[in-house]
Amino acid sequence: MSEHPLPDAGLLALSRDFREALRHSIYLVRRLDADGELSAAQLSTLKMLLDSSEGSAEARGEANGVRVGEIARNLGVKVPSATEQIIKLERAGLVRREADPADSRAVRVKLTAEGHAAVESANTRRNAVMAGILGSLSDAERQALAAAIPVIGKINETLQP
Amino acid sequence: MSEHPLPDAGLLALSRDFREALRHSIYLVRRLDADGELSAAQLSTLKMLLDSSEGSAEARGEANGVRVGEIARNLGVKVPSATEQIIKLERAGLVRREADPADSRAVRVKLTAEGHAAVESANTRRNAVMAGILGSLSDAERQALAAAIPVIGKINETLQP
DNA sequence: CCTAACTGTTAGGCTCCCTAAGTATGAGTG
DNA sequence: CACTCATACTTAGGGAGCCTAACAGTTAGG
Repeated sequence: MSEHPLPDAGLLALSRDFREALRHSIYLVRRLDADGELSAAQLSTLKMLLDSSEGSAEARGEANGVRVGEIARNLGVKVPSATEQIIKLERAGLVRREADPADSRAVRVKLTAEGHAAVESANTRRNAVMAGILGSLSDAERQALAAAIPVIGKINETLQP
Repeated sequence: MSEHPLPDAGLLALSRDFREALRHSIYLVRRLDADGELSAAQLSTLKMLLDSSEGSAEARGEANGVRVGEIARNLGVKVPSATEQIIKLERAGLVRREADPADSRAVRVKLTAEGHAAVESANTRRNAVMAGILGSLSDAERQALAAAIPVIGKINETLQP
């Protein structure tokens, strides 16, 4: 009990409230995704591939693909879990697996055209639902939310080993 | 595409960023819970029972318990899912199920002393982990987070039918 | 070489959630 | 009072997602 610097009451209260908010948000995200044909986990995977292809590939005209281990790390899951999702996405025609020319152990996962379209459309739909919710907030509330998002992002990065 | 009031670009961007933050936060919550003996779903259930017993029961000296349907609604899951969790918790000795004297169809779920202790301890431990993370933020960042928490709470309530 | 390290996949198992169907009780109506 | 309908929960069966352990192939270092 005394190994930590003993956080003060305010910090603990903030921790409690933030945890509570996140706990409920999990159910919110579930509902947001409930309608679409892409599950949350699969959308996350596709989104990650999309983001990575935007960074480097478009400049060079050809996507490299992302390695399975990298996907797993980015998603915060173990490699077998990533493999499972990738196989499902491959069966659905949304991604393609190719051998890495430089390292035959590695696998390069790439979005197909269908995958690209699917992630864009799913994102658009979910964003619209969320926008509907956020639209009912006051300007001040939206501003408070916007100010906190980078902080939440920073917190999330903390647990990324 | 034109059935909604067509939210402006800022609102859509906020929606996107917030969704992204929540998506990652799910993994954060998972890790926060990874160590303890109580799963996130079970802790949520116990927490709900704890909260409800604090409100009314302590004043009257005796807890009423919470009905299964109410637990399900509060947790955002279907009734059978709540039943499942409750049965597990009962087997673990953390809750007790009793017939409602006024309505024999209904079941009243109550925390046992062990359940009370378990939820308190699990919460304390997770809060400490979270406090460790939040402690590394700047004052301004913590303030931004604190300001947004009630807003997130409000958003979560939106999807509570 | 030949062993050690690394990248993925497979196998098996767990939790959590859902829908559909079943049981039992309560409430309204002729 | 009986009949019907609604309500409250449980049971049964199944799917998604994650995990660990064990395996196979590839690469790299001694």
